[in-house]
Amino acid sequence: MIDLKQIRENPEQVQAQLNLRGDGYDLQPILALDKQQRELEVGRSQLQARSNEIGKLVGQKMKAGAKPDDPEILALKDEGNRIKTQLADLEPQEREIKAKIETILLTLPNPPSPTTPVGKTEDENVEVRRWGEEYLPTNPNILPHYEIGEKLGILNFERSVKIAQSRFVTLIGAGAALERALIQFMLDLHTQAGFLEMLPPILINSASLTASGQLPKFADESFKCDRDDLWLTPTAEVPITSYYRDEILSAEQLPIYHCAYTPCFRREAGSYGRDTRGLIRLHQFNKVELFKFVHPDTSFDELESLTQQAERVLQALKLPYRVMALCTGDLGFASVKTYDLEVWLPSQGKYREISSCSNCTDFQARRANLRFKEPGKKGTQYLHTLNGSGLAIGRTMAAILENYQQPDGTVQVPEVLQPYLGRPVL
RNA sequence: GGAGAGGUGGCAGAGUGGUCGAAUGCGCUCGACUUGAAAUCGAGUGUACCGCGAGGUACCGAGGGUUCGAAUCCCUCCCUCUCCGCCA
Repeated sequence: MIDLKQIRENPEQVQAQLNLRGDGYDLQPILALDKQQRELEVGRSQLQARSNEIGKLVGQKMKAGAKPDDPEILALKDEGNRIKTQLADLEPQEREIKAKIETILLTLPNPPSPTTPVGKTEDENVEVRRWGEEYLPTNPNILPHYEIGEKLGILNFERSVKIAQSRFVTLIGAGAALERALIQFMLDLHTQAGFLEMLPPILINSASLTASGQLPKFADESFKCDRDDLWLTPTAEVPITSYYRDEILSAEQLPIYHCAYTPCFRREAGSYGRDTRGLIRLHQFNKVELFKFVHPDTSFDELESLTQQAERVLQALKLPYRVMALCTGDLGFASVKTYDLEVWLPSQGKYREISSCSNCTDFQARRANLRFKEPGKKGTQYLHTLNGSGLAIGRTMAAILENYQQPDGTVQVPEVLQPYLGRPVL
């Protein structure tokens, strides 16, 4: 959520930043409502002050022995009643305007950082660096991961339709073991780097989804449990953010680093034609997530190191990738700056997103009412949150099945995974 | 699913209509004492919004009602805990 004060004080600047994301963001309505609200508030609080005064006066006089039907008391009661009528008129007006402001605020995205490249679509994302070109496979006849996977009998899409729907997969034998090995390997790597592991609930309530930005605008993207105020989590980012929701942390606790494995569930509404085959776009997938709660002064440095931490997974697996700085038009709702890691997928002849690392500054913290206090300093501040995949497991498996494919139709197991899997070849 | 208890400040815990934003204890901050620390003593210590400021307003789970006045009374909802049943 954008700070309303920020909008009030620098409307042109905020508007210009939002325009970099695309058209359709107009601050005029919210500015007008804010002005109205503040005018109403002045009048209302003056009336309330008088009402409080009357309450106290009556109390004092009664205690001093005045009778309930004393003319003075009756006059005060009468004035109190008149104020009550006026307030009954003003209060709903103000409440309604406040609710409108809140509704609009919740649908405005985080204004991009000046360091985010300007652009309209993903075509204008900027490549920052590339790694591992020496590991690009030389085998000319690489099968798509879903074909080699089905050949090896380690995954099955067709039967998964019977269990659920399209866009679901069942992993079998070495496939299931590889998924598990990847999760274990990634968590080990991150916990060794100081990220404290969590295993949060994956059914989450609306307040949690609102805090991290999925609600109210992106309700269509998540699965909802009809009878309860519970949703299937689209990413561990959501439960981790809300783990500390409505808390005031102390500055010494920062930074807090967490990692978490969770299944993730996404409806993928509006992407019907895309990636219909394989492990790339499923309704349910596994992911190891990285998350940081940090002091505002450090969040951009923390984004660099967070991205590097995600890169370490690809480096350890010797999978070629590139780092892309997302442009303003492609940026996620809550983020001011995002690096995507894209892994090489030989069957498609291109790099595909496997991790997204974002600095959400105070945007989620404000929605989550998540603050910290610096000793000696007055008041509280919103902290900054960052999240990144470290990594999406299914897409990692796809990359391994393709990049490690051998001419004889087997797939080598990356060296670092062999101890986890107990075999060198699939 | 059945029965009961309860939601108050960083925490514990009083408060059942009036000067209560809220006793007391713990914690924390500053000061005194001490070579230093502990102990002790003294002072302070919620958040948000409006206002240049003085100051004002709101908040005792949420919403509504009664009243001149509600943490306190009434209604609705939410959540937590305990016991029983069922269950991985």
